[in-house]
Amino acid sequence: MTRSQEEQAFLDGYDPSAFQRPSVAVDVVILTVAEGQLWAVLRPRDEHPHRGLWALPGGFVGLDESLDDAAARLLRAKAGLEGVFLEQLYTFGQPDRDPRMRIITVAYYALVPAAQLAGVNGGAVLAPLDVPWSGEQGGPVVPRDRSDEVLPLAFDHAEILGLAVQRIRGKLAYTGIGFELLPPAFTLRDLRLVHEGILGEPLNKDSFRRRVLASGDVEPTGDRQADVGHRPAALYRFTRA
Amino acid sequence: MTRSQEEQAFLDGYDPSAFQRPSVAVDVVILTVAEGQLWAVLRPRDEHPHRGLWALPGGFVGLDESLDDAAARLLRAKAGLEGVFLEQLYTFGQPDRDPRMRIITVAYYALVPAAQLAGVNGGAVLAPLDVPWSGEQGGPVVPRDRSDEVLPLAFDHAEILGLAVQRIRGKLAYTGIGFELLPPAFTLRDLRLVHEGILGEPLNKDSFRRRVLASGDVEPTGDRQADVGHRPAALYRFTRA
DNA sequence: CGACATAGATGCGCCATGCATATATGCAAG
DNA sequence: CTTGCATATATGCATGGCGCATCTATGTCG
Repeated sequence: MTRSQEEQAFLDGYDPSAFQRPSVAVDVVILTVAEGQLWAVLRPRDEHPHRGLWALPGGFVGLDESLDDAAARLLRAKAGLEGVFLEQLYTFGQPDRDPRMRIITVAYYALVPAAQLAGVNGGAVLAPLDVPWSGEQGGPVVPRDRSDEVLPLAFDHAEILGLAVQRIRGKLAYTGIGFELLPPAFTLRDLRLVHEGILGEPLNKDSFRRRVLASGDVEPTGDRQADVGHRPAALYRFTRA
Repeated sequence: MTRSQEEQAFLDGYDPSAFQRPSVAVDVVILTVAEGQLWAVLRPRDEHPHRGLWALPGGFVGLDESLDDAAARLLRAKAGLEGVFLEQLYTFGQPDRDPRMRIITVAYYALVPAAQLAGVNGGAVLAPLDVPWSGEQGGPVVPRDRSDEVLPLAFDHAEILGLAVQRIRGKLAYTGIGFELLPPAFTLRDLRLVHEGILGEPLNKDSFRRRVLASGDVEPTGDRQADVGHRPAALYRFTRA
């Protein structure tokens, strides 16, 4: 695109400090499925505000990085994750959502196979999610600890978690996001358990099998399970098309 | 929520000007369906940058208003619209998307019955959209004028338009957004033409009729069309449930 | 060898949809 | 008044996806 001399002169004289501005942050909902349910990565807040409560990994957006880059950077810095599914979710901008000042946060969600989250540390925990609604109704979602106690969340992070669950439930049927939560080779049972964990309800085993095989989304690797106490299932891979 | 004295002291001493910040704007994609296709409201840019190109109605977010409020304010100020469907679309934050400075824009989309957009003025135009892809594939979308010439768009607004079209195509099947583009009373034919205009492809007339009537989303008003040169169709209203 | 657990295949019935056909109802031309 | 036209509205049939039940296959373990 060629730019006129006049437009260039305008840009040279532009004063970017003329207006007050909000801060812009990125928060990342890191999700996985294990034991038939959804889990999310949370970090304890060790500073004010909301010290002692739990929060999504997040941070401010650098002036020279895109929002996607900021989310990927935080995912790496706060959870050691790289190369995983990462997509923008929604932008939260209520003026009073942070007591310090006006902070607009662009929420992202990441989908990670459970095996890759085995070693979350640095104070972060993997907490099972309690989704108190069915289907795509929506609403806040709260995490619990091992003894089923609610982990209180900072800011509006329960709404963000809820929207993330609503979004992946909706996209599950017509996209390949289910495969983002599985290793490269998986059984049709693994895939079904991931879907059931996301949807929060059981699926018909045979219909699921037929539908997946007919979709063309998977192809057999040729291998089978090993070391299981029953007939080993065939392994499949996702055919990205 | 009760806040500790210590936390309050922290907040009192917090300096919100410690970091550099991007500017945050809101752009609104105002869509309607008429003559079997999608149309969008565009305004000519009469200032730099991109003077002479066409842009979505937009503006900066005030420090004390929510993002939703900012979008509603701009919708009223730039197009005179109130009480219409308005929903957040996506947030665009490439560092170089505006040559002046770092501007992150939260895009919204509004759906308006064609009759309410008859009097768009103040320089704004209603332009038919050329969607060069089918289904929910996605990609840029460009507007044209009456003589089918492409209206060149400023910034990344062709991507924003494209994402808006992709979004409403996706939500058409499982939400009531189709009704947002119709007056309170409409025929099943009107509804089908709206769906066809959004999807960019013809639909089976009888299946559509059966599906809509079975969905419970509409109920007859009891009235019929008047002044048409053929058998008048029954009028229906949307039953918000 | 036989029990057990899960994988995987097959058949049946239901229901949504595409498609074709038949009938109904308003207006306009003659 | 009659006829044609355009669209609305109803009905029947074939197809395909899915829930569900049943049957068979194949690994481990005692």
